[in-house]
This record gives sequence, C-alpha cells and structure tokens, in this order.
Amino acid sequence: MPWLTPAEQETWLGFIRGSLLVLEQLDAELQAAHGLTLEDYEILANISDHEDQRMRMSDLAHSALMSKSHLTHRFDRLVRRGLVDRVKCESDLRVTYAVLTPQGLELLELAAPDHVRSVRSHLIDRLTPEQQRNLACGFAAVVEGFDPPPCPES
Amino acid sequence: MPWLTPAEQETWLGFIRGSLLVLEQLDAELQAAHGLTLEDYEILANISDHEDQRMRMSDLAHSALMSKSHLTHRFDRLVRRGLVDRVKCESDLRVTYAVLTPQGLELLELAAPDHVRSVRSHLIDRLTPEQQRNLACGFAAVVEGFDPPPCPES
DNA sequence: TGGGGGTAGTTGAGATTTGAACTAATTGCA
DNA sequence: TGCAATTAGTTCAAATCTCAACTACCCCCA
Repeated sequence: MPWLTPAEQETWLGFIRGSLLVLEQLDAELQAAHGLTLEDYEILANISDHEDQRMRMSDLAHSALMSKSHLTHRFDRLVRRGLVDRVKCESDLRVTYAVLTPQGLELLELAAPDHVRSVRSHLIDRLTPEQQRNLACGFAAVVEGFDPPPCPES
Repeated sequence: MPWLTPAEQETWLGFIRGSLLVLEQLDAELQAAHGLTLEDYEILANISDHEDQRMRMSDLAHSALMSKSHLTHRFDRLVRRGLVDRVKCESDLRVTYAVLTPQGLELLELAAPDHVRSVRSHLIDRLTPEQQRNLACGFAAVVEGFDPPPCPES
C-alpha cells in the first residue's frame, strides 16, 4: 500500500506487530503460570487498586477496557472460580460492586510479581530510559484524554 | 501495583491503552465504511502486496498474524462474500494459494485510501517525525527478529 | 518402493465474544 | 405525584475463535 512513506510504514507495522506481540506474550505467561488471562488480571488488579477494594461494574468495565457485557461474562467465570464476588449497593439498587474474595486477593498477590516481571522483560527492559520516555510520550499523543507525560523538549 | 516506577507505569499503561485504542478505532472505521475488519483488510492487503497476487495460506497466516485455523475460518467468510478465492497449487498438492477476486481487489482499492487516512489520523499525524522515529525504534526493540530502523544515536 | 515422519491446510466442537434487547431502579420535571 | 428518559447491569442468540484432531500429500532413505 504505497500511501505511507517507508518511515511511516515502519511506524505502523512496528506498532501493530509490537503491540500484538507483547500483549500475546504477557497473556501467555500469565495463563501458563497462574491460569489468568490478561483481562482477568486487569479485573483483579483494578479492583485491588481501588482504595475501598471495590468497584462498580461499569467503572471496572471502563478501566479494564471492556464492554459491560463482556465484563459480565468474564466476571461470571471469575465468580465461579471463587476469585471475586458481587455485592449489591444499598443506596442505589441498580449498582453492583465487584469485590475480591480472599482467594482472589491471594492469587493476585501471587501473580503480580510474575506479571510485573513479564512486563519488564517484554517491554520495559528492552527500552533505554530515553526510549521509554519517548514511547510513553508517543502513546500519550495517540490517546487523547490521557494525562500527558512531559515530552522530550525538542 | 507498586513494582514499577511511575515512569514505567506510564509506559506500560500508555502501551496497553494506546495500542488497544488505536486498533479498535481503525477496526471500527474500516467496518463502518467498508464492512471489513482490520483482519479482513490485512488478509486482502497482504495478498495484493505480493508480486504475483497470490500467497500460500500459511504464509498469509504468518504475515497477517493469525493461526492457520483462524485464517481458514476468516478466509471462508471472505470467500462467501466473493472477495477472495482458493487456488490449488499444481506442483505441490498440499498447498493452496489465496488470491483476490476482481471484487476483492475492487473493495480493497476502495478501502485502502480510507484506511490509510485512519492510520494517519489516529497514529501518524499525532506524532512529530521525531516521535515517530522513536516509537518505531521502541517497537523494534520490543519485537525481536524485526528489521531495526536506525535509532536516534544517543 | 514403500512406509515413517513431516508439512499444508481443514474440520468440528466447545468456549468465548458481541451487540442488541431486556429488567430494574433512579432521576427529573410537568 | 407520576410518567418519560436515563442509568446499571444482565441475558440471549448469533457470530466468532480456539485447539486439538484429522486428511492429504510430499520427502527421504532403507
């Protein structure tokens, strides 16, 4: 498709390959080691990152980057495994809070160091600090409504 | 998850959000305008990019980043729509060539400019030429076995 | 020359995903 | 009030994806 310059092609190809590859690798390692997909992990991690250890289903869907319907199904599977639970909100009966069970927390704490190791080995450690800043900056430019980190002043 | 520095967090979060967001947007626009998923487009584009306008199924699966089985199914759907066809290789009866039909080529030629526009508007044009180089370089560092573009000598 | 081992590609069935209804609860406002 | 419009979340069925067989063929070497 000769509509992008070679340099642009490079960027685009690198983008699509790089992102798919890294996500795939992280997912595979997480599954092999702990039986969690990257999405499962994001669900658990997002809940646990919240000060009160609970999140509305919609907020969770939003920050874990999935549709509400998709979250419902995936969450159901985690419930079946005893890792999370639903808690009705009393003041607004429409909302449901997602919470971690003790087992869910335990698994997350087991998986987290490995996952962080994966993120390092497949992404962070392959970049110089400068490349890292540049990548973060490039992404910030791509995601609007994203808190922009300071870009290299050039 | 307090195992990455804030800067590393930034990189990682940006990476996951940025890549999913861009891929999603490109896919959505391609589907809305031409009824093709990004994967469908990659299939058509890969075939047409080959000098002899045909590709072995396995090579196609490899360069379009999908499993052979996934390609078979997705390709079937494109066959049903009359956009591509299978041609048996005569010298090796195991291999099947994927080819574009005239309709497939026509649709690709219609979709390509729009798709390139999308790539530009969601990725390329949001980056300065320098950021672009940095992003490409960062990705090259992430994808091993990827032809490395010249990195900023730092 | 024929059979073991490998390669290309497909099949099929179960799991997952999608997206449009749907239910139930809340809000706002006439 | 009381009813239309919104919001939260789930459900259901159809579409899609996955993964492990499976078929067909080619290659090599005894």
